Amino acid sequence: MQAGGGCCQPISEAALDPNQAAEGATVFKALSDPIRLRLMSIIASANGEICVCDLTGQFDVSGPTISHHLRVLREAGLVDCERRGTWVYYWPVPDRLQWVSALLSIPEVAATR
Amino acid sequence: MQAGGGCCQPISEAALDPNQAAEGATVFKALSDPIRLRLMSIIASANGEICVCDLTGQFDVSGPTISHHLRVLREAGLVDCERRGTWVYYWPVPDRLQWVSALLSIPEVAATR
DNA sequence: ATCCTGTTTCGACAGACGTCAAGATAGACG
DNA sequence: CGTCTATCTTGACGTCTGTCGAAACAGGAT
Repeated sequence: MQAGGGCCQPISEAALDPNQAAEGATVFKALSDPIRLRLMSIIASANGEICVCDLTGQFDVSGPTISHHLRVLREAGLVDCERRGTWVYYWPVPDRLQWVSALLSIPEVAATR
Repeated sequence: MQAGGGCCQPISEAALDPNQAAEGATVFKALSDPIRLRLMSIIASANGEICVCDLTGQFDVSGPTISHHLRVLREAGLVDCERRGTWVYYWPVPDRLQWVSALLSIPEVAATR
């Protein structure tokens, strides 16, 4: 998929062009809501995958709202899901997480100069 | 662990509590706009600091809009600034960048399981 | 087939956000 | 002092976003 593709230079090494910035911004936007960030962390720290039914109970908002937030995370490429029988399971997309993390990382050379 | 401070566990290791999620979300929100993310990358990749006058020319929006975006980055703790004579200079706050990056990082143990 | 539970989509509304024009502030230079 | 340039603040406007209730959909159970 690569949208932003595989590896990348951290922003402390090279400025982003408008296209890269737009792509990165959509991912950060997906993480910019407290409920979504918490959803993301619960999914990422789950062992492999987690059922939606185990997510809704942990928040004070309605089911449709959780579903909406999950969709935003999905469209940002941060999670993926599958329906199995009655339940829907979500899991993290490590490549995507790592890509964003790398974007913000500070190489040692830069950190010490 | 302080709000921005120091070290933190990546979300792939432990789910965030609502307070941590709120704090992280504000930083991600600051990075969720293409112009702000590009501003951040220009400032982060500058050698030390950069003058506002060198930023405004690179964008198609008005001066006040750039100023507004810079304020958002500043209030998120991602950059800091100082006026020296006629010009205002901005520089990145590496600790803050590294904190967000660490939040999203995936430890090798987790990446391979 | 009919019901029931879990999940997503739809429609609507309040509040937040990005943008600009116009005015305000800070400092340099006469 | 007054004026000029660079930057920030204010106020207003249209758009986007988070939220909900209601309705639609998927699949298991009866």
